[in-house]
Amino acid sequence: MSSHTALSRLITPADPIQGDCRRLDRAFYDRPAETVARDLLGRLLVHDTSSGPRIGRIVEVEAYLGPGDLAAHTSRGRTARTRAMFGPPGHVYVYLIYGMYHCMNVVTGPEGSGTAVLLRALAPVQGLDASTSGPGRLCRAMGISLDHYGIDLCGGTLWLARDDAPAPSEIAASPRIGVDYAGEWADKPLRFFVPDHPAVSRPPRAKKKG
DNA sequence: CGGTCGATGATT
DNA sequence: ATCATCGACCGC
Repeated sequence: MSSHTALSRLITPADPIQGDCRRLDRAFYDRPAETVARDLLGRLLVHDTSSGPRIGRIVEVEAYLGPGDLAAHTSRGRTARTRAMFGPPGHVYVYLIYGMYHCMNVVTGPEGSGTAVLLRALAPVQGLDASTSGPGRLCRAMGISLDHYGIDLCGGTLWLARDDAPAPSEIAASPRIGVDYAGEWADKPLRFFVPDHPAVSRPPRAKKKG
């Protein structure tokens, strides 16, 4: 029937749309957030929507390292909002920011670790009309909202996949964006991106060091 | 540099 | 239950 059935074949090898394209499994996510973050660059984010498939290639991410990381939402303990981020790996943690934008994270590490990777920018691959640079625009273009809170990326209509494209030849790192309140954690190089890629969101300004 | 509004944590 | 505060952002 719908595109759903056809696109579900992306979970199998030798997909016609993107070559050898396969859904990432639980083990991929069950690793430290920083490791997953780097490994996510170049992977595909796929959303099989009622209006057709939307696919983008990840070019910018940020790692959030759990309750000890003062920039992470889990640093203030378990709340209704952070329940999914404390949950098992391979699930989605979405939150609403500034009352208007959504941000999508993939939960990493063992259950209870409270670690995740924020998806910040995609290179459009298929079905994407609007900008996918920046976490809010990424979710808007991909059709991701709180409806996706807590869903499993290892089954269903939203997932991450590998294909036969080569991994990025180089990975750049910088401090994370918008976490100046996080003390020394604000300076840690936990933002990863493909250098000079046009879809990478440009940091507002280089941070001045005293 | 300010809009915009739900979630949060403190408080009743 | 209610309230004041504050954003893991965006567009000017």
